[in-house]
Amino acid sequence: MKQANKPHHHGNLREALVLAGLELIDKQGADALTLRKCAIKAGVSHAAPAHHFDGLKGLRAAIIAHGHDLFAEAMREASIKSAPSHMAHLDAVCRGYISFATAHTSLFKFMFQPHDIIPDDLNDLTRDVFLEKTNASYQILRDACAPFGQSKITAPENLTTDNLTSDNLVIETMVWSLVHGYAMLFCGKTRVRACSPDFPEFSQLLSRLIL
Amino acid sequence: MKQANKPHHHGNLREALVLAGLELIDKQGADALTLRKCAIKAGVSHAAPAHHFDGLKGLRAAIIAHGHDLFAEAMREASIKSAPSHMAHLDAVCRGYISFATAHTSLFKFMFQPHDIIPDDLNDLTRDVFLEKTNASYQILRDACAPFGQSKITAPENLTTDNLTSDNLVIETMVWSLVHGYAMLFCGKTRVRACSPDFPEFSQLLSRLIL
DNA sequence: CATTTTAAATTGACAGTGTCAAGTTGTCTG
DNA sequence: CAGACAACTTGACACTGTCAATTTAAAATG
Repeated sequence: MKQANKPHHHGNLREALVLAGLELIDKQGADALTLRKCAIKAGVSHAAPAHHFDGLKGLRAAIIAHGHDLFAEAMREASIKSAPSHMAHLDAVCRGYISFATAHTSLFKFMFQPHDIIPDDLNDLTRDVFLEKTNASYQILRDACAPFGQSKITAPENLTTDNLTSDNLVIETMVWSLVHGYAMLFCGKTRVRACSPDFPEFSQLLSRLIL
Repeated sequence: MKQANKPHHHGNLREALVLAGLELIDKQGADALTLRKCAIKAGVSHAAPAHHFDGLKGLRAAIIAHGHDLFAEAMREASIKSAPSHMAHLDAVCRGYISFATAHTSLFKFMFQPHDIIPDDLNDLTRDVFLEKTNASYQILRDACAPFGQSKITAPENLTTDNLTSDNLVIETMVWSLVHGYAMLFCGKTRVRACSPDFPEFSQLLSRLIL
């Protein structure tokens, strides 16, 4: 079985390949992500990456999972600095969302590109990490939205598995759509309108929602 | 010069290639879009498409432009059936936005994927059509948002080139972000939460905005 | 410690891709 | 009719993902 000590030739090739891929995406754009280029960067043969990740889609999934780690970190970091009010907290999380998309535009767009990744096609390790990391970052936003649902009388969690009223679902869908659309449309440098001096900050948009 | 009559061998290869590309995206997914497959579908040699569009990015730009035609049509069609109020009109345009994304998921995602298309790199015809069509479909949404800006005292258009108050900019940015994020996140079949029975319709979200 | 077994990684090949340079063919102009 | 020019073809190239077969190293077994 795979132990914690150096398992084989390379040591920890999985991580090396993911890091190589992240660097490629960041410095040369998403199109530069290639199994063979990652292999060269990690100093292994051209077919080694496919062996670890069951093909290109597996590598992409692993990179996206790692990206969600950074993404979640950006949101957490912004939120711990926020004022204690619920609104300030949600605003901070969204600013973390936006600032990640701005600082790591290539990676952000890569993460939310349609990759047709079907979890069932991934190998066990890759799938587990992928699902865990993606859910974890989404959960941060959901938690920040939760206080804005219709105030239930603190019922014991016997409603849904997520202890959500349907109003919660509306709120988080609205906030997520808004922040994600804003990030996708305006955080790339291509769209000129976002460079206008009076282009609205996201906080301005958020404050206009009925929460 | 290129006249309206049959210019050369094929007749109208540009359109044939774009149509072939649209069909590939629709039936086999965005990854199946290939210069060579389009060439085969159109019955020409493998290098003919690159000659017309200056490479793959040119073909993509032309397909995106054509996609925006269909996209704009979907929004227009929904809007003409709407009730006469401003709110009903905006809601209808957004429903057109969403229904296009739902009906043509592959194409929609392809259109809004980051393709790193730099208009200056396109040839004249492709660039002109690309800019015209993309702006045209955005304009439909902007027009539907316009009535919700702070009511200026009908000043003669001496403020900005677009005759927009900064409040207009906030409104349309908010609506566009919201509808785009919703479409991107939930109109693909991959995301399970959108299948929940009480998952909110977009109209429900729109009605929560302060307009 | 020696042997077997298993996982990790390599090698070589293949079809498919975008792109480029050069050549060919059809059409229009003067 | 002749030349010019655009549309298209041909052939080649480097690069890609994937696969089967093989080698190598680590671990398990005795």
